[in-house]
Amino acid sequence: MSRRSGILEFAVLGLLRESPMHGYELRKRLNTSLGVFRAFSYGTLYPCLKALVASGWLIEETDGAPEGVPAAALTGRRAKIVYRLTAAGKEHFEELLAHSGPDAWEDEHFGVRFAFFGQTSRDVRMRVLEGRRSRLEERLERMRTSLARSRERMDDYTLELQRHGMESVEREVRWLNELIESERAGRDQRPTGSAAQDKNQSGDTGGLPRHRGGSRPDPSDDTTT
Amino acid sequence: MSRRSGILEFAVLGLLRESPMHGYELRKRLNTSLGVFRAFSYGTLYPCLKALVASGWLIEETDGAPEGVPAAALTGRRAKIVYRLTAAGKEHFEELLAHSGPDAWEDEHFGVRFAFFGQTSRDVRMRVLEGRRSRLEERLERMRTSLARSRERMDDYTLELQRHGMESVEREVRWLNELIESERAGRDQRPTGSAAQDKNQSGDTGGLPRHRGGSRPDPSDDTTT
DNA sequence: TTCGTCATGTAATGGGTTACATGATTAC
DNA sequence: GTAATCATGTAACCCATTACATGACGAA
Repeated sequence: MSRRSGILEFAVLGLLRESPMHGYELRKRLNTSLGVFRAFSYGTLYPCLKALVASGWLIEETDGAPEGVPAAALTGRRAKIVYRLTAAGKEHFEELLAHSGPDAWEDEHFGVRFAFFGQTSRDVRMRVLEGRRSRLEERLERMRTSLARSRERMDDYTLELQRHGMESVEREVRWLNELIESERAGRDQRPTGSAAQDKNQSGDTGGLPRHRGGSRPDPSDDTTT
Repeated sequence: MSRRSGILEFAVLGLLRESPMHGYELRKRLNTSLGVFRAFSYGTLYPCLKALVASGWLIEETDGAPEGVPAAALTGRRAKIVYRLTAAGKEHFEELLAHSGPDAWEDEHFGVRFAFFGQTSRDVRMRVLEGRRSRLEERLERMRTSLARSRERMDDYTLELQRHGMESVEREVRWLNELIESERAGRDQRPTGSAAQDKNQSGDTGGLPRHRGGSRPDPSDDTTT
């Protein structure tokens, strides 16, 4: 029993804060909204949902049935379960959002956490952003010394790989700097276009450049496949 | 039995091509030379080594003992095993390097493969680089359409996350373009400084800028801890 | 009536980590 | 003599995927 996954749990609670959903739809949202960095399959999701129910953070409702009716009540035909966040679940999510976990955890799951920044305070956002930045800077330092130590022994391709890796991390740090700056500047709730070095900057006093290069969205399905 | 890991197997063979090593040293090399992208623990490495021996791609030698003496021969005290690549192993490595695997595999392990580019032909390098580029471009396309479809439903932070993710992939594509260009230009064996937009470019006719910002390397240990 | 997609689940497998157990060798 | 680091290994997890099994429902 219990298939806790940490970040999946977190993301599920976060998505259900907006509105109740089927597991199926939940997975779709998971793989579009957050899916650039992370993807989940049913084999992970469904067991996780059961575990969250067992913890009292979610309740199951049969699709369309009034609240409180257990999923098993619909005998004969297959269950269609809508998951809804409980008050305890909401509380738990907010704790996770604010307290967060050990360094490694925060590091690995930064992307997903960031996606839920809209649901927390500026203080928390600052703490998370600065935490990540300082960890990336440490890592950069380690990479630098390690590279200096073993430079001679490496061939050009290995070296180029290291260089490129470091450059990527450096760029990530710069991105964080911009985000932190924009939080500090007080344009609350919105990471500004300053992060986007784009032709497309017109007013830039709060708000991202919209619809750069994309066609109008159409309301069809969401499967990234 | 058999704990095959694919990429670890590949990397081990590649490192042992240079010279025989202890498992312990192998792991260190694994986590410095290739370690920006990948790290391995003993729990993975040692079983993998045993499997490679079973396949006939490596042989074990007791430290210092003449070739052919099995590790078990040193009774009483603990085995110290040096792994050496066999002819069959060398052959197998070269096959892996050239043929490569399915798309997903190539994608996930590109970094490690790249680190061994020095040991293969320009043809193979080009194929791998172009393969990765086209897969990244497909991914970019998917991200673009998916973003266009669900833009309205996302808050600013999620949006910024997507934008940043896409930008990173775009940058990766540009890097690949530069590498491909430099391969094509024929400066064989060396990815050129053109990939590094750095103040530090002096001669740039083949070769990376050396020792930028690092102190002299000292020959101490390698543990990144 | 059949195809796509909605919808829920499980079993087998994969690929890895952490923590531990054990002991030799080196440097101080 | 004692601390660090070299060196090998294993057992107990963890987190996830793939492939499969099952079935409802709407549209062509």
